[in-house]
Amino acid sequence: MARRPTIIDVARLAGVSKSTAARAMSDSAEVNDATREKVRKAALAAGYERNHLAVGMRSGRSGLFGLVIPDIANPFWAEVARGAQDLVAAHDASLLVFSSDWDHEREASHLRALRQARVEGAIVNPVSDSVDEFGRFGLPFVLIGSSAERFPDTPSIGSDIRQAVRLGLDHLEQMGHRSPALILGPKSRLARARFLRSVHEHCLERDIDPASLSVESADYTVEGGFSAMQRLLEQQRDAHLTVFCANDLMALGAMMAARVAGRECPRDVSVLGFDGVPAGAFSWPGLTTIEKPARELGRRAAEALFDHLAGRALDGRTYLPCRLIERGSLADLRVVTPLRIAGGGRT
Amino acid sequence: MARRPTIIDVARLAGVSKSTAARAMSDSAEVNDATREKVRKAALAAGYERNHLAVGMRSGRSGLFGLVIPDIANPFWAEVARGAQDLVAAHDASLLVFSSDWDHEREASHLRALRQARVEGAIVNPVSDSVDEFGRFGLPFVLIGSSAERFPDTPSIGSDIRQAVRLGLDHLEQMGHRSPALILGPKSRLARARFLRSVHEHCLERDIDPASLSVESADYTVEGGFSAMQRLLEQQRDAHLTVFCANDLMALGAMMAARVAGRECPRDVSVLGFDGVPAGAFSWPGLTTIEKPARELGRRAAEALFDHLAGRALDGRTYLPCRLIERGSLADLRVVTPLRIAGGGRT
DNA sequence: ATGAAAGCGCTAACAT
DNA sequence: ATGTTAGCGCTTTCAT
Repeated sequence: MARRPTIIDVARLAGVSKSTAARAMSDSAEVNDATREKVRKAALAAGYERNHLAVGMRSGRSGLFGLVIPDIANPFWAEVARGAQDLVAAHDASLLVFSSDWDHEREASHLRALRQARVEGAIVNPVSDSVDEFGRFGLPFVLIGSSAERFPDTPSIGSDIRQAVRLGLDHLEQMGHRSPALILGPKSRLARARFLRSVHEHCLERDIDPASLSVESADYTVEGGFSAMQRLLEQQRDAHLTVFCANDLMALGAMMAARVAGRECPRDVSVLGFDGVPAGAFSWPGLTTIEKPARELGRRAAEALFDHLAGRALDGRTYLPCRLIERGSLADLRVVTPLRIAGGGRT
Repeated sequence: MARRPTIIDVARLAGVSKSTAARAMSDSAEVNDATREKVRKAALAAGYERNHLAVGMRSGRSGLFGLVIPDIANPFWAEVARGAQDLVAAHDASLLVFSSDWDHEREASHLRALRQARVEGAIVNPVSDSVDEFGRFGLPFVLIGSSAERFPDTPSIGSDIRQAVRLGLDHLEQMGHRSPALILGPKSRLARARFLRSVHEHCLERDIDPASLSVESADYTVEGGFSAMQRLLEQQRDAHLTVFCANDLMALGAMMAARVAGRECPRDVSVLGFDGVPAGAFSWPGLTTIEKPARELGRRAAEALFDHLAGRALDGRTYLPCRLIERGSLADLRVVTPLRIAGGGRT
């Protein structure tokens, strides 16, 4: 196969110097319109395509960006990746995607790979607790997700958990559910603390003792939600059990546990999710949930990165609002007894 | 911030020449063990990390690979991406991921980006019908998915649709369903023809007239499956309606349509899916389906690419087997009347 | 086994 | 507006 044509071939073909040809190809420079046309034509004829490696080497701009997320196969993160990808592609750049699997070492190794590829910047959902790790990263980066709150000095994008929790609790209250049980993530995750704090705020404003809420912990998986729900069903006091889950997967697991226990949703139990994964639309009943703007999160993170690189001001941490998706997993308890939770069911 | 250390800094620190230092860092070369250690230590002390742009430029090996799929936000393709990613990362390389959205132009533009980034090779699920497009691609590549069959001369990986369809039809037969209705993809897709051909083969072996099967077309979406199912329900002849869908999303849509029409699954209708998307596990009843080995598909495609690059022989087109996942969307009609389809229900 | 020197393809001064 | 020259950081002959 013939050697790839270089800028020199193009220059020769167009009858100009190497630099003129280069200038014509990177349109920004000051070149005569006629010359530019001539060069463009020659480039097309030769089948020339700029070598980004060489460009990056000389100019320091590789046209490469990095994305490190826990798992691209997780629908939420896939959406985030898609958002970032779209914006990066719009800037004629490319995105290197890595999955860390919530693993410290893997994360570190991916960050190293990004540095070696000389990416211009990266978007990272950090696994690490250590600020040092990122201090040493040595590249412009934007954090994404709740754990980014550990790094207050770094630009970051996340969903507004406080607003989301209040949205959920307000809706629950409107439907007549006063003090839902909670299925939360592991104690180690910062997102859990954020979630719980917002619940407490909400309760205190309404003179509900936060300590009266049943709280179960799980690991954000369907199985975890399933067993957490089993525990809640065992210790259940009220006739109708309402559960607010910290993510959709656990909520789906909780619904399955209820069904296995012979309880019907939403007649006997109500479940509210958090995330907005597609699967929630196919469960029966459909999962009412609070949707995080995943794709927008990715978009905005990429945007923030480009802003940062362009030297534009950054507004530190940005929180994106979530929205409620009503499907059918919540009972309407209003008509029965507005304040007291009694035997549920509609009408 | 201080300038990034180069191989020259390391060489100076180790008291050797540039080339010796480079050799020590790219371990393959013949260097004295003691020298290598010395250089390694110096590199660590200096915080040196190889510049892959420079390496790629000089050696022609960029350490970059490309993946072009329809949509990373689609769970199936996300799994494929994950598989490819894992294998590429295991080779100390990085993966550039692009979503084409089944759009010709976008695909072309992404391929151009890959060429400019000087990827060593790419994995592509082609949108294009034209072989030319890829002939001009000018890079080693591996195709993935059914439409790859348009390119018989190119190494490609796909799931074994023939085996999958037979697996499904055999299982259906065992459960007492003799001639299922079909909800297929658009007529333009090669996968549809593949699917249909396998169904015909199966029918002919059993003296069933393929023309007697009801066939509906949809666009692989939930909404498409929903309306296709509505059409089937209208024209329904037998007491129990069995549908084999060409993908899970349409199957999920079909189940919803049945529910809306007041038909219970699996008592009144049976639905068999194809893909193995996570959402199928959460529907009620759970969707019985044929799972494609998505992650393995990605892995194997990447493997094939590396084999190709290493000059190892390629076995042309590879078909990966699918497996049946039994959940609860299929009625057991055996006990009622093994041959004749009558009013369904279990036991 | 190591060093010296050339050069990958491009851009960024510096000339003109 | 265009040409000339140097050099980004590395690998790779070719010496030694």
